[in-house]
Amino acid sequence: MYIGRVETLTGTTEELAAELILQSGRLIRLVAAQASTGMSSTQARTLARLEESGPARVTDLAAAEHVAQPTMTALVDRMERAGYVRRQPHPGDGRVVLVAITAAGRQQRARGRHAMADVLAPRLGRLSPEQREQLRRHAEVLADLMEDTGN
Amino acid sequence: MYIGRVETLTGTTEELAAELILQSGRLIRLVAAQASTGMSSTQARTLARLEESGPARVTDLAAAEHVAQPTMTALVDRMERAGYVRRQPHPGDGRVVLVAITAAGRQQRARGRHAMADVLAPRLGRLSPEQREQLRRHAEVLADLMEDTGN
DNA sequence: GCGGTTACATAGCCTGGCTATGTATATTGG
DNA sequence: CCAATATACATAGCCAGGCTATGTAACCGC
Repeated sequence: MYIGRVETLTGTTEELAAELILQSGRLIRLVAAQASTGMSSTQARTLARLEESGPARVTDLAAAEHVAQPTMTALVDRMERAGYVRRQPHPGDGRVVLVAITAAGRQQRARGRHAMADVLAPRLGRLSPEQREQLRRHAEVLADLMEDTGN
Repeated sequence: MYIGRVETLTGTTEELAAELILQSGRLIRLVAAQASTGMSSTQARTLARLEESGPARVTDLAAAEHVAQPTMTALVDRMERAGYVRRQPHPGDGRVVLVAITAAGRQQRARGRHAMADVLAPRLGRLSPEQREQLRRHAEVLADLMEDTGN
């Protein structure tokens, strides 16, 4: 017996996942291409984390941002050269480096946010107020989705 | 006179844009790190476009995916070597190369979708049904947001 | 049919990923 | 208390994916 079933674009979980990733990827690529943030996407996220959560070790940053440890070391190198972060010793464990955001790093983060918003603003303006309101809620759901799982 | 105003995480347009981009970036990075799709994010989007919309010229693909033309040429090179696309002449304009997806390309795209869904499935499972429904809507709003503007 | 334009390819560079490995500091077991 | 092991970060070396500048072949317009 045939069971009727609504098939939307994101009807199955696989379709939902694929469509979310596809469109999110387009968004990220658009911003990377058009916003002159002066830093990479991962740099921006790492700066955001450092500002929100305070100093962190390289290994923890790498895990949180889903990159390998040497990748984070190199990222911190570049950000340190740019003056956005500084390395400081860990009191009591000489192996550990604590990475902290600097005043220049906070400014850079703010600049990046402006640049990104400038790219999206005209597109957001084309949406209906209802759609913008949805996006606000969706951003929060996305944050839940991306919450650390300790995997 | 002071006008009371609700300040949520995404209260202003800039905050909305920044938060959307931050979380979308995390999503993309997570998938890149954990899904063995065997291709890059831009390759996946290009394959998707070729399957959905049919053969396209290199220049048009580059514009649609927000990369420079030489970047798309190199991407097509790699995908052609992998057997996912083929280059074919344009009837009537000898300068143009039409890029078309192959059967192997369609299979690869399907494999990629599975791999990405496998990464997200456990996280989606942790959300409430209402939140999953919101994400479905989100994917559609995002699609509107990302619509080609001919900018 | 020559001059400009367009479409793609090539060359050369940099960043951002990765794995494998090195080095210094902690930690632990005997 | 010291040797062995484990941990934290750095270094080295690779490749993909982005960019600009430039080359080459085909088209178009006068």
